[in-house]
Amino acid sequence: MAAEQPPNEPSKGERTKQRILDCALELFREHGYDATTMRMVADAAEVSLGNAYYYFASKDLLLQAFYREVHDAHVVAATPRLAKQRALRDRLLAVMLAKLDVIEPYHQFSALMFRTAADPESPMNPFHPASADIAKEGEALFAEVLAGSSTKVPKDLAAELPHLLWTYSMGVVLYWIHDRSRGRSKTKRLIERTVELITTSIKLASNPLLRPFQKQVLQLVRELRLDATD
Amino acid sequence: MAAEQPPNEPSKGERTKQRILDCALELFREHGYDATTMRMVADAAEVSLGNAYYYFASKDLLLQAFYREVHDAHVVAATPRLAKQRALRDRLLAVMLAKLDVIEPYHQFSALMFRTAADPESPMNPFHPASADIAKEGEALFAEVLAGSSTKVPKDLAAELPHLLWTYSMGVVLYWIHDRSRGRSKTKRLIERTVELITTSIKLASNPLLRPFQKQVLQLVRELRLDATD
DNA sequence: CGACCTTCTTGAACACGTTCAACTCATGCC
DNA sequence: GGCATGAGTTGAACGTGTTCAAGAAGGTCG
Repeated sequence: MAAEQPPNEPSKGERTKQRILDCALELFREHGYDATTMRMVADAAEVSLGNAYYYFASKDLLLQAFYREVHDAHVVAATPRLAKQRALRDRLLAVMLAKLDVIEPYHQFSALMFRTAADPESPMNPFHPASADIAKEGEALFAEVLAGSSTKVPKDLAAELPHLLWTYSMGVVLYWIHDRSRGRSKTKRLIERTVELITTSIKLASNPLLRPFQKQVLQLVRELRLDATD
Repeated sequence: MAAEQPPNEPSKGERTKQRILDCALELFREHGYDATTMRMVADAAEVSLGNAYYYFASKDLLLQAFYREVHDAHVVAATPRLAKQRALRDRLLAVMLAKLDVIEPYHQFSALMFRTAADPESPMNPFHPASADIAKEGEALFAEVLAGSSTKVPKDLAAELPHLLWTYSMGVVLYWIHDRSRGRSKTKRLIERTVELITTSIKLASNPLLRPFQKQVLQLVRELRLDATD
């Protein structure tokens, strides 16, 4: 038997890691985060407890992998919907509702996931360096929302908007976590109203009369922005 | 010896409970929440581990007790400052800056406290029934801010404002948790600017021309409000 | 006094996340 | 083949939050 592998065939270690991750995500979906123990994950993946820790140094890191899966699914769900819309309002709405659809199956368990997100020291915190790449990709999605839209946006505002919109989406998720209404109708309404508000504000920002005011607000936004640089 | 006690003298059990709480809060301040173990608390209070759990069914409940202590300290700090101000803007600013002062010593460790706050199932979540009374008292403080102010506020808006302002203060705390700037200057600036914005908006709300718009916004706020009733 | 109940207290035990020294196994080199 | 290296794997062990059956302490009634 040739033990040789084509270079893009996953190695044994990579396959084990993927197996552990797949089992973990399924258990998370089924039982929630807290109720899923590392021993259950290890058993399901047919590896020892220590081996699970060889690939994922903590339970949190399994969560972070889930975070990425959700983001990727969001991009997949949003892309075809974006293709159908040109108006900024419709594009933003499409992306936000796509997010809602993607995360809905995880509502019960995402709560536990985002719990850690409020801790600045936790790698799960979206402002933490460990999540920086997912955050960057999140902003990129909103940059795409802007780029493909027919609405003209002043340059200085356009520079801040992806980050602002991404932060806004985090806020919506925070609301969604606490939303117990049927069909998550409250979050849907929140999105509809705030998208309207945001696009109206952006349009107003192009008004020359409001330019000085807009510059002032933008300056404040830049100053208050929290990231690695403080 | 008369074993009789004056009716308002704390019983033995109450004294033990208080001792456990005091030791816990000191250890929290000194080492942070996660680094403080229930065994350390029990040792410091000179009780057994099981006994600590007899009085506080979970570590979270010790945190909740801390939550209350912070709130009480906030009221104490805010009251004299409120007495000096009549303008709504100044009163709101005073209360928010008082909050900032009160929580500053716990910045390192409050993060861990508020981490749980994002979990809807946790009693630490400010929207959870278990924290309902502290939340109510928080709203009461902002009601006091309004009541003592010289600014006239339309009745329907006044009914919602305490809750809105309390929610706003929660948001500020969330920002503060992540604020690593020296002297927490960014949060201070955030407060100054947003207080200005809020009071301006409230004043605008009295303008008859904006009444229909304000009614609409208020209706939305009422609908989107998340609490026990959903 | 003795029986009884409530309040209080204990320490062992459990399951958890996490660590680690030791082991197996595949691979490459001589 | 022999052997060295490093990736992959193991299970015991640690400290944690939490539970619980059992008992001690203290008061009350007959």
